[in-house]
This record gives sequence, C-alpha cells and structure tokens, in this order.
Amino acid sequence: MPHTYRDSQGRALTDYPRPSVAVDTAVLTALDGELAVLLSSSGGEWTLPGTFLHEGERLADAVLRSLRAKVGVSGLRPKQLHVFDAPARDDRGWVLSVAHLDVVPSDLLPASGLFPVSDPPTLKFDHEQIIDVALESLRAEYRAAPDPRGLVMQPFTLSELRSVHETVRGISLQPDTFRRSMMGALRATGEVKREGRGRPGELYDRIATAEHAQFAGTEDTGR
Amino acid sequence: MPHTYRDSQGRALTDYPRPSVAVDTAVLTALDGELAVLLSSSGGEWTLPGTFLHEGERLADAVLRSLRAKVGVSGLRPKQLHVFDAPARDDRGWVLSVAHLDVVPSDLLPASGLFPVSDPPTLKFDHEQIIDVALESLRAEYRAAPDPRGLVMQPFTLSELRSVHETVRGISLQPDTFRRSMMGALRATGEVKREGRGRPGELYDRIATAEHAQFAGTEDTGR
DNA sequence: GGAATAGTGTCTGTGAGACACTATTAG
DNA sequence: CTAATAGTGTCTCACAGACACTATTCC
Repeated sequence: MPHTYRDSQGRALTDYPRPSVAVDTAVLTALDGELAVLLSSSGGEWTLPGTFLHEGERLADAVLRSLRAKVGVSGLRPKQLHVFDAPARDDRGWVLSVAHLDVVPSDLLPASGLFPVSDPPTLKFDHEQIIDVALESLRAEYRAAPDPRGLVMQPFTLSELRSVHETVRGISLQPDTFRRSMMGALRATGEVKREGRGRPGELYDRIATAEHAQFAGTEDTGR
Repeated sequence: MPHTYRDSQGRALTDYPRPSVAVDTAVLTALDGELAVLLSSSGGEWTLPGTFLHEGERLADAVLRSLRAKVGVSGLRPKQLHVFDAPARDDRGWVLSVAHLDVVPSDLLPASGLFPVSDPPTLKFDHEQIIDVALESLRAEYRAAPDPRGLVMQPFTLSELRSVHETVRGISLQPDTFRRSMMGALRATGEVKREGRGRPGELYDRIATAEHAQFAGTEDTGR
C-alpha cells in the first residue's frame, strides 16, 4: 500500500475541493450529404453523449465507455479538443467538461439520434460550442489528409472521396482541382468501379505513410 | 442556499471519486536570440510553474494566480493547450494537468529561472512534453500574425520584428521575403529609427483588426 | 570614399483555380 | 448517336523564394 501524500500542512490532495470531471463527445458522421451529430435526449433536453471520468481512467477511455454504453459503438478514436470550465456551466455542481471529437460511419449509429450540424436542436450546457469546435477540428483534419477518419470504404473513386469532402466542409469542390490535390496521397489499385452510366472511375487506396497532402481545396463557385 | 443535486441513487457529485486538477504553464520568452522557458525548482527538481485549481475558479485565472505567486507577473494571456491525464503521472495522487502556454517579455521574468527550450534540464512529470506542445502552438501563432504575443515593443522596424520571428521559429529568415509577407499586416508610422550605422529602418505598428497575414515564412538557406 | 543596414525590381518555380477539351461508359 | 461521368491540357494569377540592385546612413 503506497503512502498517501501530505503537503506542508499535513493535508492530502483529497482534503482540498476538487471538481467533477466529465467527458462530452461530439460524434460526427456524414449522412445524406450533410454532417450530422449524435445527440441523446434525457429528461426532455438534448445533450452530447458524455460521462464522468472514473478513478484511474484515461479521458479517451471514458469517451469510449460512454459511447459503448449510450450508443453501442466501439473501436473509435477520440480526440481531445478543449476543457470547458465555466464554474456555473453545470447546474448539478462544479463540473469541468473535457470536450472530444469522434467520427463514426453513419451506418453504425442510430438514425434517430442524428441531427444535421447546420440545424441542431437547442442543447444543454455549452454543448453547442463543443459542436462548433469539433466541426472546425474535423474540417482541419480533412484539409490535411484524404480521409483521416475513414468515412469512405477503401478502395474508393475520386468522386466518392470528393463527395465526403464536400459533406465535411459543407461546400462543393471542383473535380479537377480536387483530383490533383489528392493524387499525391493516394495509390491507384488498378481497378475501376463500373456503376450506372458514364466512364467508370478508377479506384484508389490511401497511402498509409501519409505525412502527405497539404490539401487546401477549392470552393466550386458554380460556373 | 441551493439544493445539492442528487443522482438516481441519491448520491451527490462529491460522493464519487474526483481527480485533483492542476494547471501547468509553459511561460515562454525570447532571450538572447533563443526561446527560453521559465522553470522553478522545488526540492531539487525542475518543474513548470503551476497550481491546483481552486473552487469556482476559471483555469485561466488559476494560471494567472500561479504566475503572480511564483513569478510576480500579471496581465498575461494564458492559452489552454491540452489535458495530461495519465493516471500515474503524479506520484502524489490522481492529478489531471491542464497545460497552458503564456508569453511574457523577458525583462519581466527572473533571469535565474529562464532556460533555453533547446536544452532544458530534466523536468518532473510530463512537463517536457508540455513545452513541446507549447512551442508548436507559439510557432503556429507567429506563422499567422506579425506579433500576436507582443514580444516586440511598438512601433518596431522590420529588422526587429524579423529578429523575433527568427527567435520564435528557431531559424533565420530572408529579409526581403519576410518584409513582403508582413507588409499586409503592418501600418507605417512614418517615423524612422536611427541607430548605429546604416540606413535607418522605418517604424511600423501592427494593424489591430488583424484577420490578416497568412504568413508562411522562408528559411534562409544562407547563400 | 567604404562599410553597414534598409528596401526594391524582377526572375523563377510552384500550385491553386478555372475552363475547355478528350475519354469511356450505358442506353 | 446522346447523355453522363471521369480525367487531362493548359492558361492565369498569386506568391514564396532567390539574387541583384538601389538607397541612406555612420565613419
């Protein structure tokens, strides 16, 4: 049994007031050409899925636990975003919230809990702010790599990849510029995808060792 | 007196185990053409200045309090970086640390506590990691604006500004490219600075309304 | 004058952005 | 054939990077 630490006044750390620490996660996904966020409703109010941090637990593990419990999804990659610390942000008491982002293909999520990020319901606490930060973070990730969160099944055509980028960034992109900006980070499989009319698209994989692709993108102004 | 919240098991938030929450701050400054970090030594070990979060206190205020107490500086702008949450990171118990960055002109700091970031002493906890994150964050800020942290006294010449950028980024920059990249975010005062030999430099202010200056910079390869 | 520092003219290469063109499929 | 989708050629513009030049000061 380890000794309990005592400070110069002979008090243990637990003799001082401590906050509760929660994790709250913006689970984002692409649905019908729009980004959607997963919400749960408790007591007539909408919130992001979250939980309190347990003793000896990592923040990322608390996120995974809360998602398994509330949504039944696992195997994700939580990314820590920001600590929300306004003393009165939670009416239950002194609660810090460590906001996280995670991304899941929409078919693993319950459709009933998904709301478009462009028009979510009113949320409790500071959860609307969390969604804003998560959105900005996700967009930054997709500016830097072809599909860092695995929203497209490999292999994919450039149309499919572009469609995901348009969804994530909320704008339409020019096919030619998009193609050229991505090619450096993709590997051709040699296969093609025949589907419907038109010339079949070539299929690509992401290059694993990707310090690549400073993709900046181009808004399609609709000429 | 407000009611204490009780959950479905009739327990208050404080009936569950909670971590202590600390703030630790990498206070960076420019000293002798190098970035330096402020360290304090307690019990033969070097650490970043930090403190425990008090009840009802904002994280940023805890940072300011710790810097006033340990360094006697105030009026800074702490930026939250990341939560370090390894359960065993602090041998005193379960302590989360919210890492922060702050930047202070070196003449306000005790020279005895300043160490070059390129070669710091061995630090306790995960504080070396905090310095790394802080460095990256500071460099990103200086890539985006002329002097976001006020390391140069206004008005300044382009030489002075460039010198600060070279210090922050740890490389030397070409005067011509640097000048052109900065001009869009500066306002000429019409004054000049006469000092020593050579043509006097024109003096500039930062443009306050700065959504400006996507400065990327140029390493001087030493032709 | 010479040395030192500040600032400009201008060429080159790269890459985003845009538009028009060619290529390959289904029907 | 036409319609539809995929992909390329190439022009323009902006800008980083580089080098050489001019400008203004002190000594």
